Amino acid sequence: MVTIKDVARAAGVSTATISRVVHNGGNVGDECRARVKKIIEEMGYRPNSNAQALVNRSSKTIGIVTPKLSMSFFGSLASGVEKAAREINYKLLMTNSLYEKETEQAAIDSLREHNCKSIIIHSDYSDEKTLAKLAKEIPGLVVINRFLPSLANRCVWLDNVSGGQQIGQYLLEKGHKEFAVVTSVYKNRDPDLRVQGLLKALEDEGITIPSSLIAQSTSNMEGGALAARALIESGKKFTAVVAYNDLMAVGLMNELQDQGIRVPEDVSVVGFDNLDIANACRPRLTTMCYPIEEMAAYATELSIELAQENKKLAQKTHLFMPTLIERNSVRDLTQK
Amino acid sequence: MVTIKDVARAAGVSTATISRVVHNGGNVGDECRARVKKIIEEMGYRPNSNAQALVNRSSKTIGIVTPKLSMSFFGSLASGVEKAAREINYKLLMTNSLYEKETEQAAIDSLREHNCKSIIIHSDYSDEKTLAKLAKEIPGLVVINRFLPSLANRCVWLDNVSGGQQIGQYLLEKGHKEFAVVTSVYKNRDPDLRVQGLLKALEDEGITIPSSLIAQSTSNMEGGALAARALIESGKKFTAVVAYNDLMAVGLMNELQDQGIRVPEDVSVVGFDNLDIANACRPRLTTMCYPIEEMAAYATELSIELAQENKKLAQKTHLFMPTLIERNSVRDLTQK
DNA sequence: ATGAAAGCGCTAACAC
DNA sequence: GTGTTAGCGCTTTCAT
Repeated sequence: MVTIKDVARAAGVSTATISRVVHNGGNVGDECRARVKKIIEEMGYRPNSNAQALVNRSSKTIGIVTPKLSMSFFGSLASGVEKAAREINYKLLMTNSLYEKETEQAAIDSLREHNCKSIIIHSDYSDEKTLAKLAKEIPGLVVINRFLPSLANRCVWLDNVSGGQQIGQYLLEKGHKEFAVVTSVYKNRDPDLRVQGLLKALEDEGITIPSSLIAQSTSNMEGGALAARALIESGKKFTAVVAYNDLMAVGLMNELQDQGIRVPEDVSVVGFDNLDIANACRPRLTTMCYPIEEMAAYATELSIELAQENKKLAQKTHLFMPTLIERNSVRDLTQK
Repeated sequence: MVTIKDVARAAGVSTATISRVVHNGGNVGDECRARVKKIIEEMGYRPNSNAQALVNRSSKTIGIVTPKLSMSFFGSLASGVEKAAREINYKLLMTNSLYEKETEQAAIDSLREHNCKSIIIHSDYSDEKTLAKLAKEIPGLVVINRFLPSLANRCVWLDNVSGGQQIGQYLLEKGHKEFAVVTSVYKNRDPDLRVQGLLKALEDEGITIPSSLIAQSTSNMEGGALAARALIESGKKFTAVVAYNDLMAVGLMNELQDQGIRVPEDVSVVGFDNLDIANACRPRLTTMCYPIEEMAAYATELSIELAQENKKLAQKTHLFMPTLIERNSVRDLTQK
């Protein structure tokens, strides 16, 4: 391993000078700078980032804590962070929290040991107090996918209520009047918010959803299939069902179709997230786009800014809007 | 931030002693050890891993280089690594190579700057020479998903030929005699190997595939759809098509069905990878399981062992077998 | 059993 | 414009 001393010796200058040219600092003669640069190149010198982090009390890494990287949604999140991080030459430190409170805490701790001053967390467990305390110690902490009033300027989140509302309005426009909902037992608040938005939209038209047509299940394909059965068994009629997310929507659609119910001819389905899967299933799924990759990239930039103690951002909030992606899983009832 | 000195002062002992108890080293009195432990706990002391990495010349991180984290396959890979890494208290440093040679190199370099002695790389570009040179400098380098003879003991790979062969045999058993192939222009060698295996299996039965029924395209859903059209336009008959991977297979199936060709009634389709998508599409896709998460976890353990200069492993190779997952996209022609 | 001290590779005052 | 030097937080000989 070639160190700064080796380079200094080879160039016949001090380590301070090497450090200066590495960082494009001033106070180095043109001739000297050129010579050092050449030698660095020749020797293949690369600063040891651990030493840098030690002396700077901050490492050029951005930490990310998500429940499970193998899930498409979180993979996209990580990719968004990585993209933004690479552009400013930061590295990505990753940990899965596995939907467990202790693991989530351990993940954060380990990031801190690494002098990681920027952390993007998709927190499902830690309560507001814990996160608020953390934010005091980690200037670059950013919470993605959740809004905490006391941490308003470090939350990058999605308007789930609007998402639900948009779906409701869209379905109404298409002439639907009998709705069902497939929601999740997921412990964060997104499911409730989305349903809330939906109900709000329907309410304006005086439409309600009977409780037997609100099925709750796990937020994956199996959950969707289970919910489909529950809906069918209720015996109640519905022309459209709104699912918590794409995974549930696809499980639901498939189960419906397996039971001889056509989508969208007999029943329309709408999802949420716009995962790849929404394009792979048949019919293609009409869904709300959750721009997670962009949000993650944005969160990364925000995190870096925050980490440099830039107080200007104190008041700014960071709310993203989901948008409807129209595909083929919804039938237009206004034209027979 | 509480440092080792703070703890030492609070405990009235030297930093050496603290270090000893932190690492459960010997030569510390029982009473003293207990007291220090308590103080560490109280003060919430956590060793600075950058300082540790600096003095140890090695950091407890494992680096991973993959093309694109947002792709399901690589997300699973990363998850496998993370899982194994967390168990031994290692952190994950991630970089995307974006299918570009320079980025791949930059990614490796950046990992080295971090004193990362264990690196798992899904390399699509670097040639064998480059990687061999790298392996000399990075003891824990492991190549996943590719076999390089000169690096045999650090390659964790899949028997793609066997995979293709298994598919061929299975289809043969099901009475298929007219085959088509949808392969990829992907620049690594997997596609060729899989086709090779398939052809080998067919050859034993004296069956060949006309070149007009070997469609080549990009390895995603659109590529699969494109290939489907090419196959149909060839005018040749085929009862089964073998796709390079699940993405292509699903694109292909959907396109076939959109064109009024039923799967599996008219045409059978087989994929490769066993992504989530294979379970989401209709019919559910019969495919080869690529146990990437397990392989990644295995690769991680291997990498750590290698990094501790354990020469014992010099001769061992690490080949995994894909296994057939039977679902509903293949028709049994032997029973009308 | 415990401590003193050197040094890992680097940066940033400060001196010249 | 360039060099000297004092650490950053930690580990590890070597004394005691």
